[in-house]
Amino acid sequence: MAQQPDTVTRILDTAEVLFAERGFAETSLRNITSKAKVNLAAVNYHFGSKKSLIQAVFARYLDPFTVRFHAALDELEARHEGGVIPLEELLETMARSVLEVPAERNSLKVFMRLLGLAYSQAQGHLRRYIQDEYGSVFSRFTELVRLATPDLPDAERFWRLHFMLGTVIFTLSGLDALRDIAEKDYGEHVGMRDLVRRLRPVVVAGMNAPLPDTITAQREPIQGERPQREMV
Amino acid sequence: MAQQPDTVTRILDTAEVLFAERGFAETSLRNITSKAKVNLAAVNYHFGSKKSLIQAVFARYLDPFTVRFHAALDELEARHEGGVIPLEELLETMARSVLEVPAERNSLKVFMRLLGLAYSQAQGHLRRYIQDEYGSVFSRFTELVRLATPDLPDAERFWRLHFMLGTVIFTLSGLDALRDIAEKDYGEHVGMRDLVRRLRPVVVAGMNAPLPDTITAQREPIQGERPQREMV
DNA sequence: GAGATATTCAAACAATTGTTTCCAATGACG
DNA sequence: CGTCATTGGAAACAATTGTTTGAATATCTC
Repeated sequence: MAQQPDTVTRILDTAEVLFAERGFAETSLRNITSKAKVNLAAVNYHFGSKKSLIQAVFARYLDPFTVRFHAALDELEARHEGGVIPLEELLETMARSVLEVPAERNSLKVFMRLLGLAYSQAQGHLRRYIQDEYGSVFSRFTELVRLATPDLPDAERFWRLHFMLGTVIFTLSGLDALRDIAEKDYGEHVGMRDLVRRLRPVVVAGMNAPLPDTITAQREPIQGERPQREMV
Repeated sequence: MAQQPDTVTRILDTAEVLFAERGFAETSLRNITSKAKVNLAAVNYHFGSKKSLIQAVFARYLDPFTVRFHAALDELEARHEGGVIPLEELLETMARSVLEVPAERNSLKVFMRLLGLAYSQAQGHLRRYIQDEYGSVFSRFTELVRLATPDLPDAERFWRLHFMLGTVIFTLSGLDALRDIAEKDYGEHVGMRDLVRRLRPVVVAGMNAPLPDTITAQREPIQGERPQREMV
């Protein structure tokens, strides 16, 4: 029996790879089931629908991540005994948690790519699902970041966190394409770990950047909210 | 009565909005043609295929952008008479060029979202198309950045440019969703112009961040704390 | 004007999609 | 052994996809 993984596992393993390579809409159930050597109906039988399969793929990463991250934050808070946790330690902890989860399956690349897809798929169910299911961990983290950066206005911190999120997700999710260019032009082979090392000082510097000029006198007329023209 | 725009224009106008909202694969030609009040066959007649339509949507933004950006760089180089152009001016010029293009059509949001989709759509024709068609402008820009940051190793600069690209594209392409949260939590209405103002110091600080620790897993995070070490 | 070209239109095309159906195989339990 | 619920498999389902067709109409050229 242990010769081959469970049918459910085989589906998930194959689906996450194909999703990461081609996106959700571009990956058909027949693509998945044929490559996983399972029957087509198995997906609907085990998961109910393609949507649920996608969510299951995410849950398999995010569930372990949240427990691990919560534990890491617990330990971090205990170590500082209610004191303020430095920003660098917070970022370091988050990075370590993210890196640890898929380590056993050697698929950090897949994980980041999935996150990137989830975010770019702004319209859909996925974003809501992730927000509802895993938003609390993020809230806890941002609250700690708030304590660590008391001089930063709330709104500014909010945006900078998302700037940094963009830096990481964008780069790591597009790693394959970028790596080809980098390797060709600079002869340097970059691994995921190497990229994370390069990211750290940039992220820290971005968070600690000086505040923007407060020349807010200029009201912006551009980018109004009304639709550009009624397409009758 | 103002006569309706050209069929081709109506298709492009509708297609770019729908693509930006739902992605390429999730937007059918029937979605586009019905909303644009155009016959279904019109797309294949005027553009040949859906792929070509997608490329045409991009070309309508990128063509004006490249000529404008080239002109801006020409002017910038002339002003410095062969001398080195400071990094901040380069970034400023790029930002201004990006902002100017869709200004007349009130659709910077759409433009950024399309760019984000193009990048997340790792597989395929779009990335190659953009690279082949508009890679030269980017090369010229990066070369100028190289001259502006002589102390940065080539590979490091390459990655940092993409880090910053991620920051901008990720944030601006997901602006709608983020803005809702920001407005609810901080009561602050953020416009595109406002975001760009916030982005600038972060991007500059990220580019000027201290170099990462050299290889071999060192646990010495002291270096990153003070971010504003100038490299130029 | 007539003729040629360009565009629009409704309909059909073939291919692919996610999902469901029905039946055989399996294995647990009395 | 017999019964029953669970699971796997091939085929069919209904819906949607991008694309093509051929005739009708508009637009332009001489």
